[in-house]
Amino acid sequence: MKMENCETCVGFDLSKIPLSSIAQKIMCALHSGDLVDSKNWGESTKIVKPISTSSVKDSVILKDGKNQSLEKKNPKSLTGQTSRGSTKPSPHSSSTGLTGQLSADQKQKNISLASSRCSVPHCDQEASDLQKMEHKKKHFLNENINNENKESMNLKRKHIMYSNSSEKTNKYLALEENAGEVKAQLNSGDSRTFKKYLCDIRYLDDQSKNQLMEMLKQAAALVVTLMYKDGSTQLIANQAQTSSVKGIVMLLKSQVDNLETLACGALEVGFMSQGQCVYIHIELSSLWSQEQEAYHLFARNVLFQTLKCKCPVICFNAKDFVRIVLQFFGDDGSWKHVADFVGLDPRIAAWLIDPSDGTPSFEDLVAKHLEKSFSVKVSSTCGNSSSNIKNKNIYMNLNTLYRLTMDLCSKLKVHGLWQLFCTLEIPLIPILAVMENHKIQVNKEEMERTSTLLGARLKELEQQAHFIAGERFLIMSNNQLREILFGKLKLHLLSPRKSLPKTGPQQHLSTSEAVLSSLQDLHPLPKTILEYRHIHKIKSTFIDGLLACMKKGSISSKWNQTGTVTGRLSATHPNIQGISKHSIQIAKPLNFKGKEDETFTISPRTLLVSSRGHIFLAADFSQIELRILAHLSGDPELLKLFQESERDDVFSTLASQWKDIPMEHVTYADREQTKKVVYSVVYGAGYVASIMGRRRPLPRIHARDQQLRAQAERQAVNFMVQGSAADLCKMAMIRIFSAVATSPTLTARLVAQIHDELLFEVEDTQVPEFAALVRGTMESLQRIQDPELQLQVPLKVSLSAGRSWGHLVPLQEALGSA
DNA sequence: AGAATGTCTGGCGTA
DNA sequence: GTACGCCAGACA
Repeated sequence: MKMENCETCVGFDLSKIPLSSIAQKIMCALHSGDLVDSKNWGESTKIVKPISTSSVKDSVILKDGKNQSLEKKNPKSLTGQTSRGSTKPSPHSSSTGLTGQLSADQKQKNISLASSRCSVPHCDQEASDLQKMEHKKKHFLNENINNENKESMNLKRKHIMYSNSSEKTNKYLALEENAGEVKAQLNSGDSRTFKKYLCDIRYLDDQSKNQLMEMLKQAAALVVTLMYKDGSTQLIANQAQTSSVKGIVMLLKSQVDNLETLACGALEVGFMSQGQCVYIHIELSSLWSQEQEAYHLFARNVLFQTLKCKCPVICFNAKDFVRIVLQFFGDDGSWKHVADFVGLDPRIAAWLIDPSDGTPSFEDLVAKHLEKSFSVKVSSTCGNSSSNIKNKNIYMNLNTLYRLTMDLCSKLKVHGLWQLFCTLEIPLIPILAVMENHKIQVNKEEMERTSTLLGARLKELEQQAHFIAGERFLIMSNNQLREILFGKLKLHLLSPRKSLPKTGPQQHLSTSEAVLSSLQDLHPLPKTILEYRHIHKIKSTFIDGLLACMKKGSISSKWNQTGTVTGRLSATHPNIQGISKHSIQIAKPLNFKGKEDETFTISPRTLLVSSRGHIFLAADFSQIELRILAHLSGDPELLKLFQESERDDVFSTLASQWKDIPMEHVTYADREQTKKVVYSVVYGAGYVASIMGRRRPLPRIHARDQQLRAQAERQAVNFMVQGSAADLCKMAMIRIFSAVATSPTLTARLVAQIHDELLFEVEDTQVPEFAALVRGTMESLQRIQDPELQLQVPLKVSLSAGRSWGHLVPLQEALGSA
């Protein structure tokens, strides 16, 4: 195949161009591929079943209620994903399904996946288990809370429980009855015992403190939320999250409600073991008395126990919880304690089920996933409601949160997303929390110098543009620019291209980069505008934007786990994933010191530097998306490419083949061009969706509408490839992080993830050791967790290191010079 | 009436 | 080719 065929494609409508032979094979393979998901993606290359596109599409689109057909397709593979109808008692313990699946992996490596501790109640809870639980609870309550009312309530609950299956009409009554009762008894008594909705642990006596620690150890589930200074919590979508955290509210569940009854929808607040609710104040006061120190120690203990406890911790934005707790602990390496923290986050669960659902609030999720009888209690403005009402609301909301999360967990199982949730998304939570707490140092002086330099250059360019245009105008305004280019200068009439692209509802002529570059031979203005825009982008986003995000000379991004439909991470404030990789050259502004025609080189990444005694280490999955495509499509030519030319760069090899020139004559431009062609083929190609079980709801497309259909198919391919790459990158983060957390010596920190690149900050002395760990871990991901999930293609990792992010050199060089 | 604010869009950086 | 975030201008 020759390159010429493709060269002409770029920049034109690819769908109309005949595809190259490789592209055709890719398409063919993709079109014939079965639905790829967690269960059979390993097999997809072995058996390529011809399947009509419409039937595949249908099964992708199916959602709630209709997913039985999906299950039917893979009946044997649903380990740990019990269908909701099953009531057969299981002899196994609650977490059998999951741990069973992972045991092979755990034996193989000493890397612990948090999932081993993910002991969420199973659908198939045995009846006897239930009774045991009930007994345990009774015992527990008797022992710890010596209260007649509690006992009678307990009996009442029991009664409701035994009768509820036959008399569902009781449930509202039960709710009312019980709520009243709880209120009555929780309100009586003084603040030093666990009798209020919210018990402030600052005022506990020693005995109660011990009691609390005991309860923590024995709790079946913990439900937590952060409380802000204005009294709002994570559960109430308050306006801007401006106020800072003052404490943590924690509901201790002594008994786990079983999912079987949850699934029936027969469970109400009244039936559940309500649990004890405590408030942990964590705002550090400036005054430091002895009492405070004692309290601080106790709070630390409580929180430490929370992180370490064997039961799941349910939290609406679990990452923020972990981050806050770590901050309270102080940053003394305590992050190692959170490596196997299991936080059940309903937002993440809901996102896995429907990734297109942006960033729902707690209230949204409750409305979407729970029956109408549940509502989020929003306390009216702070002053109006008594603290007791507010506390009651928080108490109720935590119970609702618990219900919601349990519900979503069972939905995850039904959708076949449970394993993905447990092995990938949950262990990622503490990792992201630690990343958010990590600060990246910024060269502030250089940053400010650059800012003024760019500002001066922009001013020059603006004046130049005004001069060329013959009038003053707002250079950033596309409307004004359009008026000058096409109204005044009438450049569109001189353009060699027949029709320029239009934009907007009024079909205005576009002033995009493509248009301006095509016009730059006709008039000097477009070129000036282009340069202005480029520099302005760099200055406003990467220099000034970064400066605005800085706190005490450093930045740390906020990482969003649920922000994308493909499963990738996204970052904000600043978006470290989007910081320019390439440097720009600018002409020296006239009134700047230095030689006349001097140019400055500006590279935003260079301004991020490693801290003292540390070095950045970047680990990059080479061409991971193309490799995944090769694996998924099973295309022999692509597979061969990776297996044979393992040592060489794939794009260069392809360029060499296509252009029929020797490897050593392939230029950077050749390589970039090849890359562009390859990815336009990859994403413009065929079909299919999902990999490790990740799904994306696709719109139903009329078979006749070729254009929409093609669009949907491209989205599907993109989803599959990007999603799979995201899965692998997340897995890499998790494994490396747990290796570091369990290592007695390694202290390396994960700083950022730029999709297929991981950026670490490593102590100078640990670089070789850590680099070996990273390479080994990442390349071993070829075998994901069981033999069935084995990539047909080797994974390649390239390592580079340096003191600034902009100046990374291959690891060998970095070690040599150091 | 003019100022301030929120939402949308075009354009462009990353992968 | 898609999918992100951010900025500035336009407009309600």
